Amino acid sequence: MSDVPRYNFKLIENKWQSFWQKNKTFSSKINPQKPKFYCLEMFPYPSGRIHMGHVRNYAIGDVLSRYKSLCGYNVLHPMGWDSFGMPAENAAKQNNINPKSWTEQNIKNMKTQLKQLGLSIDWDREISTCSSEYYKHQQKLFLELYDKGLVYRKESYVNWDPIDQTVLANEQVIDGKGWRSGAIVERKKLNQWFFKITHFSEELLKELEALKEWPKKVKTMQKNWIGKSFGCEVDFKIEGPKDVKTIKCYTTRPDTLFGLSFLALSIDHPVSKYYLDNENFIKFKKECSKAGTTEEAIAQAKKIGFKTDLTALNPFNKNIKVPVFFANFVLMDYGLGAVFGCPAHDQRDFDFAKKYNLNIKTVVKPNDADETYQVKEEAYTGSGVLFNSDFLNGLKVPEEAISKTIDLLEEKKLGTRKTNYRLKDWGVSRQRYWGCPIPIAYDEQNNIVKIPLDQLPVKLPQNVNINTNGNPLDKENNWKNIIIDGKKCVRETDTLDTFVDSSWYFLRFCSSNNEIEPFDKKEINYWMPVDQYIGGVEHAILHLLYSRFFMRAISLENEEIQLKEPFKGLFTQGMVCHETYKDENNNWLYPNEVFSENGKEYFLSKNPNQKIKIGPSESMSKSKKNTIDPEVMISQYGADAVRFFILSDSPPEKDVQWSDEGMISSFKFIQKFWSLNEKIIEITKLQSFSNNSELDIFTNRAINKIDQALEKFRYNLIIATCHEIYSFFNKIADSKKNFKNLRDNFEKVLIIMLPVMPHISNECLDKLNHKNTIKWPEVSKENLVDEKIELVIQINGKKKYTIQVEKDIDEEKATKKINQASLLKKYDNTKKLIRTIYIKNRLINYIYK
RNA sequence: GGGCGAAUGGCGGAACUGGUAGACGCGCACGACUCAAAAUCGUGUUUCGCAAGAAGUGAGAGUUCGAUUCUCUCUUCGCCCA
Repeated sequence: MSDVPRYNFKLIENKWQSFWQKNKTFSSKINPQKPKFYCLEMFPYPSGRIHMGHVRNYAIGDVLSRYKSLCGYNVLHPMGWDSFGMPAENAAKQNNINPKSWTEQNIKNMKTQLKQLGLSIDWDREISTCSSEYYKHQQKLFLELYDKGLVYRKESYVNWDPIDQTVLANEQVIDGKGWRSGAIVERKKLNQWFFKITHFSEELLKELEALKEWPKKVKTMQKNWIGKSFGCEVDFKIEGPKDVKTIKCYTTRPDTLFGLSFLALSIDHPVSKYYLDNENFIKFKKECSKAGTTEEAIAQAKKIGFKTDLTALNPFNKNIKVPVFFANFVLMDYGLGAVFGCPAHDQRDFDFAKKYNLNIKTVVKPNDADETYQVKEEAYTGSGVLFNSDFLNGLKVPEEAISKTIDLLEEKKLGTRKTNYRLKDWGVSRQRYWGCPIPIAYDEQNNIVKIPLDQLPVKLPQNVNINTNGNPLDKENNWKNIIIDGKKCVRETDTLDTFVDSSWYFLRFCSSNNEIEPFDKKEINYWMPVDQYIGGVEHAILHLLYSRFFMRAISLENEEIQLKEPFKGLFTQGMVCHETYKDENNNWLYPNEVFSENGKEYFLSKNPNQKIKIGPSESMSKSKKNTIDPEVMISQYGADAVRFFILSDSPPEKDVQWSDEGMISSFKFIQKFWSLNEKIIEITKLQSFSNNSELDIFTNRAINKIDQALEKFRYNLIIATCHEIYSFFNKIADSKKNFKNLRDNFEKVLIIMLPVMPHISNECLDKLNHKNTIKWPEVSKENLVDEKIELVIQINGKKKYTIQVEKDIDEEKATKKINQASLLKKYDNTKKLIRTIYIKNRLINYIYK
């Protein structure tokens, strides 16, 4: 072994990376002669350094791209940068630098790192969402959607930090407090821009079904998010001193109407206008605003109410009269902003009724309970039978009761059947600097004015003062004040949610260098949809739903583009995990700050006497310092070894555990494989022997295994097969015989290993003087199964013996063989044979009694 | 609380539409090379048992000639939604 030079991965990987770059190996063009394959991994946020999650994501995508390309597909495999967003703004504030230069520097660093991984990316198509070359098209799309009526402005709540005087994103609200100031977050109303995603609620739900290559889990999550519910609107007659005759409520449980105990309205309900001069109501409204805007915050907030002087009549029985409240748990956005309370069968209503001493009437009893059943400690929400409900008594809850009640309500003209969606319109306004400017202005009467197309892009002003409270754009008077058509106007100073940037980038990749149009229709119609989209499951809901919305919005009233689903196949990969370490003061420690001799006890490297606390393995995160730097690993072991390892241990959809031993073993594999290649080269120079059929059989089966693994995304099985390939060919090499078919078979296995370890595979092929174009070898169906089969002999379903038989022999012949070997004597003597089951090429099962 | 999913050696994980459980890797043990160590190579490695053999895929039941695979109940864990 020692006489073989070690594999110099630095040299070789560099060589091939430059070769690919120089030859534009991965540049892609429309080619109608070839089937196309669009492979896309979710583009990264340019934080400055790639992390192991990126390595895994891009390794998976690269293996697939290279495989498809070797199979003869015209592959599109682009990369870009999701480069707007808060981290740049925060970094700028902290280090007093420009977000733009911070972002650009990060992109430069990360691009270098990605290139070191040897990815088969068409870098000519690179895009960056913070570049005006990108966002000018986005502004155009915004106006296009505005013209289609899919964009509108309305007042809506935001999280307001009263100390920093700034709007907070949901993730900046921690335990109801501002992440920076610690102030208790309030709700505040602002005029904001919305995308009318609800226009497509039904489509987005229904057409999930057609996405055959999406994980079921993701489809379920989207389904729940859209949240279609069947219910009805019920009219309640109102009595009282105000000019209110009826209030409409939306409910999914009209069957519990006889358990009615109050009506609850959102503080924004139209009826609230009668109470705006009521001091107590104003106070109450203020109290309600002391909470965040997330559903979770609202669900967890204490339920409070304001009792009005109105009374509602039960539509089924005018003699039942109940109070009307304003309550903080009712949202104007959902349904009608008014609900009826049935405390016995809804926990939230129950809590509210207890607090305000309201009547609790039980109207549903479990199937096994009798008429005396009564709700006491908590609401009963299970199935059962209606009682205490007059003419509804005896109906089965839920199915029968709900639909029968709605029928009755419709019949008596007291309500209407109605489908409702939980999905709300997408608020895209962000009160921040580092985002795409909204191409809108307002004239002196505050009318909306579109920025004319010839004045696009609306560029972000440079050199603004970032260190202010609120949105820096608000203070840029030179930028803000403009003249449109001779009229004085003021620009919109909000910028777009970064989810907008990523909702159409996959379209931009199809023609990223087109300066005039966001995308070239011809290119889109060739490349789209994305055949395989790969990314983290954390984007299962929002990003994917928004992209599906955008595709529909663009296709709406568009003759040239008619595409609804942007992603034909979706794959969600698992996370990369590592143990966590803490010192005696509970400070997190990086893995390279600790060491262990036995793998069980860990000590501090700086101070070997100090023992380390080991925490559970969790997904790698900066805050817990359980990270491994990919760049360090690549420089230590090489890109092929890192790719090999990150794919080896777990199936791609599951979490993978980082292991130093595994990494080293992958490195050793690459080294071993190199020596094997050297050996094979020497052997092929020897005088040749006749064909070795074992070689053909083994190689064919290896190709078959890797094909199967690739089709089913079981990339860990590719790695297992690589190990098998090595040990098989290493044995052949040790025999020092140059079989005539050795070179051909070895070249084939080099090709099937190429997607995982492209540098060494290419180099080995080169050194073997492989002259033909590299093409994926085909599997022959012929020798996938051995000529000789190990037939299993079972007694009463348990394996007892195996015998060798020829492939495909029938039961009679097999039985004859078994009798010859007299294996059954022992059983024949004591028991009676009652049945045999013969499964060809597998087993024979004798049933004795 | 609801929905979805998972559970296989010391560890990560294999097992086609129900048909030889534990592929492949890590770790460990032994051996070779070496003055020695590292590296490398070889052999072994589910458990109990000297062996023949028996048990065995979270627990319990069921369907079946046969169950890691299908059905039901339970336990634990993970993710999503409240």
